[in-house]
Amino acid sequence: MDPERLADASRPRSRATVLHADADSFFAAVEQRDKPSLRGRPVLVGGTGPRGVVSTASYEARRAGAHSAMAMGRARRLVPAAAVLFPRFEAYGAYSRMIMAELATLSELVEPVSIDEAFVDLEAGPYAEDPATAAADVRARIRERTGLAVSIGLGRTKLIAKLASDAGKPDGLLVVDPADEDAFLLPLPARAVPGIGPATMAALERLDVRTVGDLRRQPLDVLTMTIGESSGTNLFRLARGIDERPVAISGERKSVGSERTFAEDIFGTETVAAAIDSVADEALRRLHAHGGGARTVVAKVRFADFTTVTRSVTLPQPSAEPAELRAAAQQAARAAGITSSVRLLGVSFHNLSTHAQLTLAWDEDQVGAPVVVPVPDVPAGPRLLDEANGRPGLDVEHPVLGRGWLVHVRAREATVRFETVDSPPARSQVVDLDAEPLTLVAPLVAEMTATDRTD
DNA sequence: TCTGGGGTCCTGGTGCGT
DNA sequence: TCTGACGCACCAGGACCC
Repeated sequence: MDPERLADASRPRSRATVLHADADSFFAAVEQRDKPSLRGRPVLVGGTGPRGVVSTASYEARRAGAHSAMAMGRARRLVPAAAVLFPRFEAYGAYSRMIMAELATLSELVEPVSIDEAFVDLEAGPYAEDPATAAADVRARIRERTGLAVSIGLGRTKLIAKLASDAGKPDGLLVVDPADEDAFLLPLPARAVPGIGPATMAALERLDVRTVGDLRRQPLDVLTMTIGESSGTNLFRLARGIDERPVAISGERKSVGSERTFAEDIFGTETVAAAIDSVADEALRRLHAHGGGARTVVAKVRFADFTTVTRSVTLPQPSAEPAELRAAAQQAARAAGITSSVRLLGVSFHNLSTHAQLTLAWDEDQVGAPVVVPVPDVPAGPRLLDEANGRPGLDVEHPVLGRGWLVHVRAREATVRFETVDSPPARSQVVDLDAEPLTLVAPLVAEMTATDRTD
């Protein structure tokens, strides 16, 4: 890339050349795309167990009052007609890669924020002169390639671009010219500003702050005294439209982990120790996938009354050895002092290091090469569907009827809709698993991307 | 059926070496 | 030898985001 363009990209700019793209109700939209019978119907994606919460609600479900982070039980009562589906991250990842690939045609500077959201710096690409046309074109291409709606905001800063894409939802494109920035920004609710969550908003309400305009009227010292030095200074600047954060390709991961909320609270030293091992194994699998080791192991315990305690153990040097890390997780969990029922257990690894750093750490202090014992991955390949592994929404295949998705499975009877992304909507069919075994299969979308690349 | 799971960042407290 | 200031690492918890 032209170094002058790159340098320009980090300077305050006079044009709305920061683009923020955000897929609309992403998980639910992918499910409606892949499952024709769900199009136009309310869909809830999230935990389907007794303590599940909603990850994403389709717009049809939102109209009935359901939303993200709501207890799934409550969402079901609000929207009894909704299809409740277990998340299929493999499919979302495949769609996400297609969206990011289209965004990458606009500029070399693409910063993915999450699976369905990214910033693009158009100043670093060929479209700096006409950002609105570039945004409209990429939106159309994403729609054509994935069938998904993406809302796009354009602004002079990341803050404005993000707020603009939010304001444009659903399926919108909003350009906020620098001259119109205050007219756009000041009437917005303060809660819309990224970084203002429930706790900060409650503190700001005590200052009678409701809108960004109210926020701008607050003196710096009042904000820093109310919400702390860093957050106060940050909000003081954001309320004035000052946001110098550059669009940057994301850095290294800082931690990996896993946590599990139990369907019923667990109790007892041996039960808890076994559960810690199990959660630690999943965390180890992710650490192994990340590559390298960790020096700090954190155990997180949430008790039945929802109080949460974390305890950590820091090793003298980074380790990738499962036995050592598992033992550290057990030690940290014991330090949490579990004497009552446990609702959730988590294990995470921090102070991560690469294989190179690991080797260095061993070479310095020990003779001989490090012994890195790999954690076995979950067995790959097709698995036969049964009541234990069946989750509503997962992809299944029948030797004669072909591909479909699981509605539910009870004992040895599975209810399936045999439909795919480009088939007509299908009715539910009941399959006797003893007579006609079904296979759990990977989402078909992976094949769509392969096809996509060839044309 | 109240309250998931993956993360990042910040803050305040504490302990330690200089 | 003691003491205070300072910087730093570490720890635990909270807030926030998607």
